Parts: sequence; C-alpha cells; structure tokens
Amino acid sequence: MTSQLASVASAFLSNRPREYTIGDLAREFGVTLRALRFYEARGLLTPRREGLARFYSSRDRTRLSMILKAKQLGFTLSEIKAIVSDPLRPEESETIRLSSDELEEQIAHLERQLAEIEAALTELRDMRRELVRAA
Amino acid sequence: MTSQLASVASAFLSNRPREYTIGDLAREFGVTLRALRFYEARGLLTPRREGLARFYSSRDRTRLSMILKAKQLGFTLSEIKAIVSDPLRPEESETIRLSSDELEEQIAHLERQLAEIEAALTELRDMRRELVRAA
DNA sequence: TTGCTCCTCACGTCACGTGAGGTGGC
DNA sequence: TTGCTCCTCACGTCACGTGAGGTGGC
Repeated sequence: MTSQLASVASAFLSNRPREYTIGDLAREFGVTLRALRFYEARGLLTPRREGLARFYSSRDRTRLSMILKAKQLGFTLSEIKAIVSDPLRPEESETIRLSSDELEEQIAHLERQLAEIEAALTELRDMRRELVRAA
Repeated sequence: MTSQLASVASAFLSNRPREYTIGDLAREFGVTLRALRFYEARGLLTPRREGLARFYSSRDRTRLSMILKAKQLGFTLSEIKAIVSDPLRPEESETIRLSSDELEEQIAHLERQLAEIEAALTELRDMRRELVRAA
C-alpha cells in the first residue's frame, strides 16, 4: 500500500477531512511545485503549515482548480486573485463567476490578441505561398 | 527652422549620408528610447557613438524597420537577431526573408496560440450568453 | 545508507517601464 | 537661467524555471 493510499484510508476511517500534499496537487493538475508555491506567495492559496510542510484542504484544491481555469481564460494572477477571493462569489463552487464588465473586457482583450495573431498568420501564409511559387 | 530640418539640409548640402538621433527613430517608429537602447544591448542595433550620444545610419533605420516587422510576426528578439543578422539575406532590403522551416514553425506556433485564444473566447461568450439569459 | 519528497533562498528569463541623477547645447 | 534631449545605472514587472544546499521519514 502506498503512503498516498494509506493517508486516504486513514482520513476516511477517522472521518478527518481529506488533505493533499503539494506533490498530490501538482500531479493531479499538471503544474509544478514552484507554481503552487508562487500562487501562495501571491496570496492565491493558503495551505495549512505543519512546520515547513504544506497541507492543502479540499477548499484549497477547489481554489486551485478555479485558478487554473481562469488562467486558461487569459486572466492574470492579480485579476484571478480578485476573482477567486470575491466574498460575493459562492465559496464551494468550482465554477468561475464573472461580472458583466469583467466578461466584456476580457472578451475585448482576447479579440484584440486574436486579430493580431490572425494578421501575423495571414502575412506568414502569404510568404509561404511566395516561397512555393518561387520553387 | 528646427534643428531636425537643419541637420537634414546640412547632410543634403554636404552630401553626407543621413543620420538619425535616437529621438528621430523613436518618433518615426512609435517606440520608446528604452526599447531602442534595449535592442542595442541585445545586439540588434549598433549605432555610431560620438561620446555617449548615439547616431543611427539609414542601415540602422532599415534594420529597425525589419525588427519591428518581425516582432509583429510574433518572433522573439533572439529569433529576430538570427533573422536580421543572417549574412545570406540581402543587406539593404527591408523585406524579411524566412526559411521554409522558420515559416512552418512560426505558423504552427501561432496556430496553437490562436486555438487557445479561440477556446477561451468560446467559453467567455458562452458565459455571457448565460448571463443574458439569467437576466 | 539510499531514495524520495519536501523545504528555502536566490538568480535567470522575457521585453521592456520607470524613476533617479546627471550632461550638453540652444 | 530655463527647456529640451540625451545619457547611465538599476530596480520593477510577469509567471514562473532552475539550480544550490539542506531536511525528514520510510
């Protein structure tokens, strides 16, 4: 039996809430230990400390999940801090709640980036066509 | 008569090659002095020095134009250094010459970014639709 | 004793932004 | 003397990557 399994079983048997090591979360979400520590330094995660060791609750795990979803949506970590720390948002829910303003701004922001990349791609594809034609 | 005009006229009358101050190029290309100095530190530009002052030749100006075009195409400064410093590429031409490999790689790179942004936009627009529906 | 996992600094990366403090010529 | 333009440090920003050197429990 791995120590991972042992700790899950132990928590279950004693009715303790489940906790995760930094390695557990890193593996599950495909991020580095460094990233998790960095999110903590930025105030996005606040794991329990036992000496120097970190222990993450299932609420920490939920927050991490929201942080990574918000990152996929293109928000910066300081924007994400505001989003996941908002006291008006439901605590235990994994879904990200954005205000109408946040939505519109982010959509506009990404649309600008999209346009820049599309313009670059158009130019590069034109250059490729020229290369093929010259061959 | 501005000193700018005076220097243009003076160069013309004496048949000296035109030179530009850092402020000239910054204004013309809409970049900061800091950016131009940074490109120099990275080995992308090598203006003539007269004491501490910088003087840019028209070849420097052409290089700057290529640097900024390559930036629009999404290349990093170290990639751009390789592109504009390639001895096989025509010296005085403003057009950027990319190898087939460079083209394909950059197109693939931008297509990945495009897909990520499109996925994020799709999600955000879905959230907006939900917001409107709930109102 | 060896591995494995975890820890804390702390410098590096990317492309500059942003002062601070000073100089030179009109 | 005042403005304007230019200069050189040098730290700050963003989101971590990457060692170095050490610890704790199986």
